[in-house]
Amino acid sequence: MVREQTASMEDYLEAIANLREEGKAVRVKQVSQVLHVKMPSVTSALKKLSGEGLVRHEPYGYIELTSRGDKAAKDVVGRHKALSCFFSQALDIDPGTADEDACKIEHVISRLSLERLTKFLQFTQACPLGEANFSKRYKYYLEHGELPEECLLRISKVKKASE
Amino acid sequence: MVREQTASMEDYLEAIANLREEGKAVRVKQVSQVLHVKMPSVTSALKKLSGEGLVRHEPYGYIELTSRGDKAAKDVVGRHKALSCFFSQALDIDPGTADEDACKIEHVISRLSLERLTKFLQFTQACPLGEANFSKRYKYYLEHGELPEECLLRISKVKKASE
DNA sequence: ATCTATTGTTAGACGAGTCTAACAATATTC
DNA sequence: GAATATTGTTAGACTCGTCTAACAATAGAT
Repeated sequence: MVREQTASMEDYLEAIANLREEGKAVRVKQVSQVLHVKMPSVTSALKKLSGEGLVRHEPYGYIELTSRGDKAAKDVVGRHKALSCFFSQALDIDPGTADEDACKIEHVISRLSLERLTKFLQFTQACPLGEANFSKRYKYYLEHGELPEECLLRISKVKKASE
Repeated sequence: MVREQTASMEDYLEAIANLREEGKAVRVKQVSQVLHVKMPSVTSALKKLSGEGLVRHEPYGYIELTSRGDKAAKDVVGRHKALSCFFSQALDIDPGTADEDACKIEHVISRLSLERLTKFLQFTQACPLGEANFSKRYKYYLEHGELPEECLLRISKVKKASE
């Protein structure tokens, strides 16, 4: 799937999908609040997205995604979640920052890198060695700025264990 | 340090610094080629950056960074390198894609996330357990889509070793 | 030294996305 | 159900960064 929307338009699609998901009324006002833009910007974006068949919106009415719009939105949301997860879980970054960064990076990262980030996270969570030890060691390193003792002490034992 | 330049202007600073670094003549033409823009775009950007005291450029002459410009450029270049390293080394992504992604993400990532990414990389490289085993296991997982046997087999032994 | 090729600049158009101001429709309240 | 508040739209200005076209300066070649 080629990226065919600008960062801004992706933001609008994402915001609409998220409001929808949360069961909130999807209206110009809400979208404008979520994205921190003024209402005319939303109207204008909706006009554009309607023209491309991604959004349905009759004047003064609710906002809906078409099936194509929904697909595009899900794609963005998926990227966002993957990134946000990676930052907060793998790198131990606070959810706020993780989310902010995901918001920006989701528009520019390549499919490949995103996939690898995701796999990386899956791996650390699935692999007991990673889960139990790697993350813990990494966090020790973060806090103390140097390797945990076990990292050096255990190397010989682990090597034996794998023989 | 607050991010005070747009993505575009950061790209210009970075390109100038890189050309400089490579010992190439830093001229409008070179910059335009590196950034895949036309020459008038470069002239216009230089005008802006000169106005802000980041660049020195007399018409038809060579382009130089002021000390402030150099500082700003080094900052961007540093972000770029950190990201590119992370993608290629930690996630095993080809250098081309790693570089492309770094080019985009460098403009939007937070200081915190960048620092964590860097620390993460340092950690995997410094920690023999990470270096010797983690990366290898991760790459196995990438190729085969499932955990390497040792990941499951070794867990009991490693647990004993850490006691 | 002149002629030509290359490089660089200026001027101005354009697209994307935002904003403000003014107006219009819908909702709310009394 | 009229007055008011809220929400939404239109029109048009503005910024940013790009482009093309036309012109100007410098460099290179004969």
